[in-house]
Amino acid sequence: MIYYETFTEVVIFTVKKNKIMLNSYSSADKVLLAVDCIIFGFDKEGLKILLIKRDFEPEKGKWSLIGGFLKKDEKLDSAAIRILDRYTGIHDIYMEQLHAYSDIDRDPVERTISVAYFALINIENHNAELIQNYEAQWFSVANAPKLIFDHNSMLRHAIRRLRYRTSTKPVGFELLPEKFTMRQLLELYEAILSKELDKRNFISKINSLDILIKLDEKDMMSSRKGSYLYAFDKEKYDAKLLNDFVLNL
Amino acid sequence: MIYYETFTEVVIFTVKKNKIMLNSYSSADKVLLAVDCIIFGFDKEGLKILLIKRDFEPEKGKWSLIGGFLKKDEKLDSAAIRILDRYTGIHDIYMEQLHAYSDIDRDPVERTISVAYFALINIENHNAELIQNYEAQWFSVANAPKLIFDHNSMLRHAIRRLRYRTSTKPVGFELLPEKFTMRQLLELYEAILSKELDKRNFISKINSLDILIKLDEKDMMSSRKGSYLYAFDKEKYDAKLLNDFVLNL
DNA sequence: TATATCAATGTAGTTTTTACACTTAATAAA
DNA sequence: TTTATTAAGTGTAAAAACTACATTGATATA
Repeated sequence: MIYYETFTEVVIFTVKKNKIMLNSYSSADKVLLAVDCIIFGFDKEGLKILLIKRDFEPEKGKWSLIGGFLKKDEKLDSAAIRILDRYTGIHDIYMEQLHAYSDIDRDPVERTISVAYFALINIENHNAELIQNYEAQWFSVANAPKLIFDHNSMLRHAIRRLRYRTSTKPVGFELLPEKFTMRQLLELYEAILSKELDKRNFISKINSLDILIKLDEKDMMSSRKGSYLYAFDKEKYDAKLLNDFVLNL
Repeated sequence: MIYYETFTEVVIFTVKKNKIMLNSYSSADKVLLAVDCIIFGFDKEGLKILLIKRDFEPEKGKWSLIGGFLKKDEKLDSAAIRILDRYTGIHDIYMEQLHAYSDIDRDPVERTISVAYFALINIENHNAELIQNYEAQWFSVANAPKLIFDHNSMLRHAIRRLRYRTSTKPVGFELLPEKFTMRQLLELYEAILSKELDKRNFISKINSLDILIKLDEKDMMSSRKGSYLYAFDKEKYDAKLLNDFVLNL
């Protein structure tokens, strides 16, 4: 076993059959790596996030993002998927890495770096199981409670990213049921961007993307006349992505 | 010392004076956390990145981003600043966290998660010391060499982010000397976006931002007529940032 | 059958973006 | 000193995108 100080780091290596084998980066510190998920949902009341009540000290009883630790042989994306599944039973949804948070004392228990992910799920599809099986609860994004550690900061970043994503990806469709009305879509975008949008302009911009299928079916819940249901055309969207997607609302 | 399995994680805690003190998250794995820097520069030849030749196995002799390991009591931003300073002697420059890379075998020596940062520096200001004191070397972004590990992928992401940043921040000014001509600025943006821009439209868009100071001085190097030098007005820019910056080129 | 409610739809005015070419200033060469 | 050369500097018209805005249509309920 030989120590060798390079310009970069001290490394430990052995020589086997004339081949140098590095065994570790000896001088480097190892740290805990957490993954926290900002899970957005949408229903008729607006844009929501899913939180859990922390059940141990410190900060017991406070609201928290859903999180967990990265395992040794797991990549971050997989950890985020695993953690979300464990708390919600949900998988196969849109997730995106947000940012790594590393303030020294962000977690008072132990030095922990956290990589935040945000996810988009559709509440109606999952709500029943979620509330029954897990201690998670939906909160309106607009008046989210005080969260532990730096989770409020993560949430703010996630909202900013989500707003930006609306112009880049058809994120809206991730948050809605498979069939939805134009009004629902409009209200979703209004909730995300937290501004009012002109209905006619919105519809023509959405239509100009050419990624919606107008169904023959109507939703008769919302009005006497009934409003047509739409579905998202994944194929057209995938084709479109190649030439970049831009949507200015 | 008591073990307690919560819904989230196994934790270890002690009870002191009726207060529960958590000591660690026992079940979680610790990992090495690296920071890699994509350092962009610009000169008359175009957009460049700074690379170093790795001087130990594996991948000895291959080109690599500048990187290092996070220390125990250091946050990621600080590590990025430290590492950049160590390799280039440069500090006080624009840096931004890019993404965390965590493929299991991305570093064959040992499991390492890397958080990539990108930085913008102005070559002319720093080149001499940089080349003399360190083994770093500038490469044209357009034909960068094959890099170790997943560094090419980091570079691709960084370029994408840099392109987006042009519409959000006046990144250009970070890459130019204090005084610069409109032509230099134009060529920089052309290099970043890798597309041709119309000179007159570019100038009027830049001017409409109202963050440039036209100096009385001319650069006589580039032409017989000479071209006016400009400087970046940080104060106006800072004021402007409050109402969001948008620049569509 | 009258009324109330929300869905659906098009256009004109304004702003923004694009495409495009000639004149000017300074210097070097004749 | 005249002429030639080179890149700098400048404006406008056409096209495209965006905004603001109001009436009619379908149906359930009174």
